[in-house]
Amino acid sequence: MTAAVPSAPAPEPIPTEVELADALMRASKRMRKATFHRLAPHGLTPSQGRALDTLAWSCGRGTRLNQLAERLRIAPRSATTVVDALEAAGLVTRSPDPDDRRATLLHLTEQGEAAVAQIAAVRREVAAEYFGPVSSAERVTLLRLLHVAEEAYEQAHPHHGPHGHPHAAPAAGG
Amino acid sequence: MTAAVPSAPAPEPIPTEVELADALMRASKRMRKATFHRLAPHGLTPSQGRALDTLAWSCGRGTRLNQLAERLRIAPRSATTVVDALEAAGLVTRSPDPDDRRATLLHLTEQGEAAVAQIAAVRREVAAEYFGPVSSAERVTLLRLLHVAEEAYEQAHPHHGPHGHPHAAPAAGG
DNA sequence: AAGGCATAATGAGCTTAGCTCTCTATTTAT
DNA sequence: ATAAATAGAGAGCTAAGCTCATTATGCCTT
Repeated sequence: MTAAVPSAPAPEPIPTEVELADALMRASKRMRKATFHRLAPHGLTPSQGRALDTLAWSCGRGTRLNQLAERLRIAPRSATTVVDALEAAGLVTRSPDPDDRRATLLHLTEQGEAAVAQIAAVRREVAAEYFGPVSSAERVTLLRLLHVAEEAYEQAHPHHGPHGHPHAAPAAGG
Repeated sequence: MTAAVPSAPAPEPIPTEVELADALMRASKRMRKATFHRLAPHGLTPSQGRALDTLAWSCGRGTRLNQLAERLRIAPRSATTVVDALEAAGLVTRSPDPDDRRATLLHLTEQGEAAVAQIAAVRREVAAEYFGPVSSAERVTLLRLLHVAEEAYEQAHPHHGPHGHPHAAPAAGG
């Protein structure tokens, strides 16, 4: 299926990896920007939105700041900052974890849950503007491809924590 | 959710637009990060790398800062900052445009051209780690899908300049 | 039980990458 | 000639992330 396909009317020139990367990053940047602008009227940043969203799908017992950071793939310290803003806005509360007094549990407030709904709407809106005209079959393909790429990347990199260690942990064979 | 599909061997659950957006943004962020770390030893940031790269493919007569900004899809002022760094690093030079004394023309220095080669290598490296295992056919598909999405977005938005005007230009029908 | 290391969160401070608003030269159009 | 537009840059801001150091706990070993 690769090589030249004589019957094909459009001999697609087989994009390089870099072209794919560029297209992907361009798309991403635009979506980020769009999200930013649409979230702004709600007094939220995309980062806060993501955090809120993450908190929403496991708020039964509360989420550790720790876990939040891990899920957002950011450093714990960065999560602290995000949560600070969210708390200041009255969207989440911090409470001490009874099981581990070092930890704080994060909970959505009622306002927070309301915000989550709004954020979800915005994200759906933006995503729909991008992927609306992509058919169901294509969506499946696209997501699969993205997953393939992601896994490839993760295999190429032995998982270098959220801190961004580029080439750490040389010894200590696991 | 979604109805059961008894006949399908792999009942792919048809990803939502938001899932696609998330996957895409996650991938993008990681590539950006990887690029950042790999460019750092060269004393460059991804942003500078992109600028350098852009300058490379039209340095015959020099590029206006103006145009650079447009191609990078950033505000002219932002381009100024990037170019400042590049100039300080001795990778580009600013020279007055003889045709328009307001404008400055940017040129790559020899060092700059050398850097471009290195940057290209890094970008290829990172992109390859992501898209290496994606077959040629899939690449074509992926890029096409990305283009579809991008065009959809551009149609949804009447092109709101590099300044990020979210909902500007109401009148003045084209 | 006490000491020492690991872990959770945070304080302080930095970087990247973008933005706006304002200002000065200049060009262009009236 | 003067008014408006344009190119670039100065000043200053935001968002989102990072590291390093610090504090309070928890846990494990002696």
